[in-house]
Amino acid sequence: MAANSQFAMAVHILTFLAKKGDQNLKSDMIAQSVNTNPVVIRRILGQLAQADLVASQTGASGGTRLALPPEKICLVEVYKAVSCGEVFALPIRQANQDCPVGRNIESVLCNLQKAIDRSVAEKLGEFSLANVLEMVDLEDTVAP
Amino acid sequence: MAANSQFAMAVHILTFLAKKGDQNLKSDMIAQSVNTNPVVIRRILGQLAQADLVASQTGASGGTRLALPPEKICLVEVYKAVSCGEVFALPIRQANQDCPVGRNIESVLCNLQKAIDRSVAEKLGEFSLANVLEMVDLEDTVAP
DNA sequence: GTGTATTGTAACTATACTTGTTACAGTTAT
DNA sequence: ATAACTGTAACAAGTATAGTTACAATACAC
Repeated sequence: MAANSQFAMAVHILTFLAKKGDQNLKSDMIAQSVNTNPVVIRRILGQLAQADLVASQTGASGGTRLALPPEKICLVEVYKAVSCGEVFALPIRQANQDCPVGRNIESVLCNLQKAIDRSVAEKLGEFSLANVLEMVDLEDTVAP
Repeated sequence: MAANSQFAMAVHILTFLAKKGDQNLKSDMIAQSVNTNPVVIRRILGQLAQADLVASQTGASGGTRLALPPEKICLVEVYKAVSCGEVFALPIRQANQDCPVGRNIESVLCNLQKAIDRSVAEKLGEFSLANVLEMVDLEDTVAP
């Protein structure tokens, strides 16, 4: 399938919201920065709103803003908000339960999966949205 | 898409090979343990062979065996052998280059992606195939 | 040498997920 | 009232995976 880029888009969206500060931004404006359709943006904003990372307002002069200051928004939360969150998948079909390997490999793989997911979460935990904003601004000053 | 389970299948396959020791195993037998088609197994074995983790022989009484002892096979190598290897994808469409955020977010996300991938690789580096085999055997002894 | 078993690989199908798009009901400022 | 938004459903298009069939190439066994 097309690879899932929702986390990347979510970070882009949040960075954009952080940069523009305390105003209701329209999905249309955000879509222009991300270069996609406003509905795609609103879908991701919906997930971020459920995680209480952003707040939206309907109606005229509505829009979306951050629900927390950028320092308080951690990339783990963003990742959890948009992703199903497994680095590798387990096979759909059940392995052969009459085989000593097939019978037991699944739980071992499942534990391994959890260990990997934890280490991804830990690494993402090191970054806040404020950090991302800093990095973006830095890129802009040193750009070619 | 169907989520990519090649890494999980690869670990299963290698564990099976390790368990059966120094003999040429047919893709047919392995397929029975994994509960899939032999061609699916051969496709994965092909990738593992390219990474020099297994060795195959064509012809009658051919098959596949480990190219290294289980202690020397690390799960990072397996992951690299079968996976394209990114935890999250970057958007396909290029962001708006006229926007300060769109112009710079891509390289920031790309660096973040690399950091995450490194931490996954580090965690996988902690496990060898021998470890997996131990865990599978342990599961079998304490099974309900 | 002939026959048989097995890998390697191409080609195709079915399925499923993601993105993009249109459409529209519901909501709120002015 | 009107206009400008969000939220969301529905659908199309693109693409990746897994499964399957088929077959050429290869190597052992006799």
